[in-house]
Amino acid sequence: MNTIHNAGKKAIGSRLRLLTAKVTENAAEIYKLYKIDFSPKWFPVFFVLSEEGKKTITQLANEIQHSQPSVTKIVKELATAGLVKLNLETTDKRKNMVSLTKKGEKTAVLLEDQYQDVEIAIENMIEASTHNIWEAIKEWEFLLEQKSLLDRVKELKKIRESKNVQIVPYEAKYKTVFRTLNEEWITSYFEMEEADHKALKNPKEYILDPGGKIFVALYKDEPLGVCALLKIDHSVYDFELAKMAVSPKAQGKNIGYLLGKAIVEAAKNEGASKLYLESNTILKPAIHLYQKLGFKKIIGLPTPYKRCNIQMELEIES
Amino acid sequence: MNTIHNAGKKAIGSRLRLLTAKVTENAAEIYKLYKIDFSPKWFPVFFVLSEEGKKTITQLANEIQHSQPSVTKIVKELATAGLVKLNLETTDKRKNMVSLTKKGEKTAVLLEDQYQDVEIAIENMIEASTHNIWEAIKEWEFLLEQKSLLDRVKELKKIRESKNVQIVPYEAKYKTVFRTLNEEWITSYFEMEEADHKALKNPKEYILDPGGKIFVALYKDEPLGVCALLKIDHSVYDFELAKMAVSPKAQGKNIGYLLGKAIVEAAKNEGASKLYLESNTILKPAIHLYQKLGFKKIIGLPTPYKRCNIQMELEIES
DNA sequence: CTAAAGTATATAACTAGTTATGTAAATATA
DNA sequence: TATATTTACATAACTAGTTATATACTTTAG
Repeated sequence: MNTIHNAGKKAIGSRLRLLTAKVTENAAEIYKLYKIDFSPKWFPVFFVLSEEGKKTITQLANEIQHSQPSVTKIVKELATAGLVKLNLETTDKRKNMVSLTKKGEKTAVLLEDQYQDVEIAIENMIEASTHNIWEAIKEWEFLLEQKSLLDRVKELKKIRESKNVQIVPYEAKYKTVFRTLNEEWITSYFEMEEADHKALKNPKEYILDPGGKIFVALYKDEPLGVCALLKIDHSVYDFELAKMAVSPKAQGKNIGYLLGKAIVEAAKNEGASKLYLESNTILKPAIHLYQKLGFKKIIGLPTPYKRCNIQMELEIES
Repeated sequence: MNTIHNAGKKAIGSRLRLLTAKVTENAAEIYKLYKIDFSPKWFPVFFVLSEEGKKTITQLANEIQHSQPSVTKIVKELATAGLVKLNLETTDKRKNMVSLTKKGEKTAVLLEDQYQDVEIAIENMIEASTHNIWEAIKEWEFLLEQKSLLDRVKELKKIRESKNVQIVPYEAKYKTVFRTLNEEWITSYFEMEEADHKALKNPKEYILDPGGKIFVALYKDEPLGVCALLKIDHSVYDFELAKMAVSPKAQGKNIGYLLGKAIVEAAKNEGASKLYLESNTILKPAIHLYQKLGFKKIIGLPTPYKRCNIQMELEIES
């Protein structure tokens, strides 16, 4: 019978929906009990108007956190029931100012007894429970305001998937992957340049032998990301981060960050105090990643790459 | 901005609705994040099927506490998406047996990571709060199962309204009320009889002077209910409860019960050990009230009233 | 064995919300 | 001051559920 009750907390959405439905259903009955011709869905709009006098449609929508069309509909129904009057004089003719009618105000008074009884009934239920649902709802509203459930799940996804990512040093068998992953992104945004061809065709000769490193990211044992640390001949920088490439199908798995971390660590082990890189501002996720790794923008160094329009450096703490 | 947040606990329905909407909205985004073509509303049905194999439409509806047409729709969508197969052979041709397809089972496996991340995200939120919403929801489900919110409110309404009801002894100024309230209900179900006319026209002579009592129920100072204690000449009974009448507009305010209690109390003060009454079984609320007061059905005493088809007595504890 | 009652499901119509869109009025900008 | 942009709202179309109802099949009772 109760498989769904064993579905665990991931089913909290379904559980909330069912509870909400039950409470709303009861609310409708309660209005009937008090012989007041009133629909539960009118409550938020009606309550705000009775507390605060007149309001425009949009103000009401913001206050009760419904969509504007929803409020438009509710106000229409309330007007038909004779509880509110609308189109009150405003200087701004777009606005539809709404307030309670005499009948509306009378209804508000009639509702007071009911409100009181319902309030007490709910308080009694809360008192009868060990976990306070009212406070819990308020806390969740706050927590979701701070960070959505989506963002929370995103973070956990990243952490979990990082565990499936292994950063390993370059081996000859990764030569093709190193070239194709880089070619993929370069050709989709720019054109391959002479320097690219050289380095990608002969990584050993152009990167490793001069004292550089290459790392490969394995996701569930499949090579889906690469990045190089180049030994460069420069007055300020000894090393450059370059040839970072992550397969589109592995996006969002934190692979770029893990590769970057590995490169920085390698540079540190080589005794570097600064790390240099070149990129292009249209590659927004990449720039964001570099910033996350601690790189800061610098200006005006010569570069062999046409596509480079931004240069960054990272001060390595030793 | 937040009038509605000051509306108090009576707005718990609205708050729950908003929270549910927010969570569901996030759920849809989360499925996208995991690149699984899946709608949140499919979850309960899909989950049950993946846990329990094959089920009929109705079995699914019961398990997930949706209506049967809702499940029919969801199953159709799942079938279109290729995740379930239906109309599996059963001996009973009315039944539509549903189970996951191979693709469905693969999807179930794919969903496992997501489920795990969501589960942890929610657990983290619960841990970050002082009031456990998950346990609170379960408690409310249980409490509402025990007694609906409607019933809880009903009880409180009765208690509150009892406080507005005052039971006072008969005075000459209540003569008209005593007659009209009784005439009202008698004529709407039966016909006035000779004994009625006498007692209602001359309550002093026919009821009070022989040693009886009349009580009047005032609701907010308005006389809306009456009841008489008749002194009778009988081998077993000395007193009879009679001429109980409550205005229809005062129904549900516990007035009948309060009048009855007052009459029983008066009989007790007069030293009565038993109290008698006559009624008719078509007056269901009245019979129910008498039972609530402790009266039990007895048989076969003579009566001057045609409309009497049931007789009851109450043993008064001294 | 047949008629009546009950069950399982599909379908239609409704409900309480949503997003998308068009229009008129107001405000900002060149 | 004319034009572009923004705002307020109504309306239409959609969504995820509901209740009501029709129909085919099964079970029960006579």
